[in-house]
Amino acid sequence: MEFKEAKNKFVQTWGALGSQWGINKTMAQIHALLMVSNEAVSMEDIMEELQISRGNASMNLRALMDWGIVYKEFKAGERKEFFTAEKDLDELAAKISRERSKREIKPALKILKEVSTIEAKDSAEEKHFVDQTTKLYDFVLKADNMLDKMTEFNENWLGKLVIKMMK
Amino acid sequence: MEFKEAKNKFVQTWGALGSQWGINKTMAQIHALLMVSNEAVSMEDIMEELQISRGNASMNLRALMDWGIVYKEFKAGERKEFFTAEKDLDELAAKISRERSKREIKPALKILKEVSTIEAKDSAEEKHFVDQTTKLYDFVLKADNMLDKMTEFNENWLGKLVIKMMK
DNA sequence: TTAAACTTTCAAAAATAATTGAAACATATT
DNA sequence: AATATGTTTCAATTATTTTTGAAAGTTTAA
Repeated sequence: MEFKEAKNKFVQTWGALGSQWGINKTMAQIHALLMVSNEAVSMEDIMEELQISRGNASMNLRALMDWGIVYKEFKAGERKEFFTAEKDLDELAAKISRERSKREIKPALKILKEVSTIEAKDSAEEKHFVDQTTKLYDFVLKADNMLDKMTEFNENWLGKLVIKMMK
Repeated sequence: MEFKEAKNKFVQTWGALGSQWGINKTMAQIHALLMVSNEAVSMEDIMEELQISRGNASMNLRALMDWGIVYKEFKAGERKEFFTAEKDLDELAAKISRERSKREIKPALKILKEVSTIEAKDSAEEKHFVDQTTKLYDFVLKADNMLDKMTEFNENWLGKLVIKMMK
């Protein structure tokens, strides 16, 4: 397999994977493209490589920057903007998990809390509902915290190691 | 908030959360409904509660059973089929993560392996591509294995505890 | 074997999500 | 101030995904 083919295959695969996890295909493709580019890429080039419109590129680049995983870059003497992706994978994972937690998990937890704290009266049906949603709340909270801890750990272990070695 | 309202809110929320993670809304809603039901529910009742067609109910129930998180149940003296959801949350998480790994992560890993093993020639661009996709392969593999270990641990810790106590 | 009760399938329709493209907006250059 | 270069926005279009509903299929019972 030659380079161009491999690159294309990677971009397509990353796009498909994104779709399956609720991220729009183009957004994932742009991200893929930037991840494997050794230098910043202009909007023109992104449009060209992925065969997408200016509007599409613009909106998805904005979204990626909102997620904090793509950055704008300015080149000396150039008017136009260039884009790079976060290439450190621990950092990437940390940012994605933080955003998804903030945007999706936390709001869901809030609702779970609400519905699990109705007064159960006496029917077995209602008791089961309260019991199950309470368990779910605890479980999701636990999982969410665990992700947090893991990313925290990943972000710090090198720093910690350095400090340790300096002692 | 009264029971019916809480139940509806929970089903809607779970459905929305599913959508955001690439699971179709109805599938997530059916699952939600079954999770908080203290007894097996018939297709009729699911259709009624979620206001969906028979075909929709049938297809999504099949999908949920394929994921291994919903079971068919037969009641003595009844012709029709009833459905229940896996209610143990550790087990639920284990099954979901196993399926997503099998269906999505493993195939993606295969492609990552392929594209990361092209011969890099000498251009910096190609070298970066190979380097980055190799890192990504390692990272995804590590994450996938970690999930495996975690679910394995969760499934066994009680068993292990019991064995430990018996010694 | 026929009918009744129930489920599955799948082409067509509907709903939802993504994409385009051109006008409006910004900013730098002459 | 006018023009050139580049970006954003968003209503309209297009593509994708989901849902419907009716016909075909299956199983049980009379």
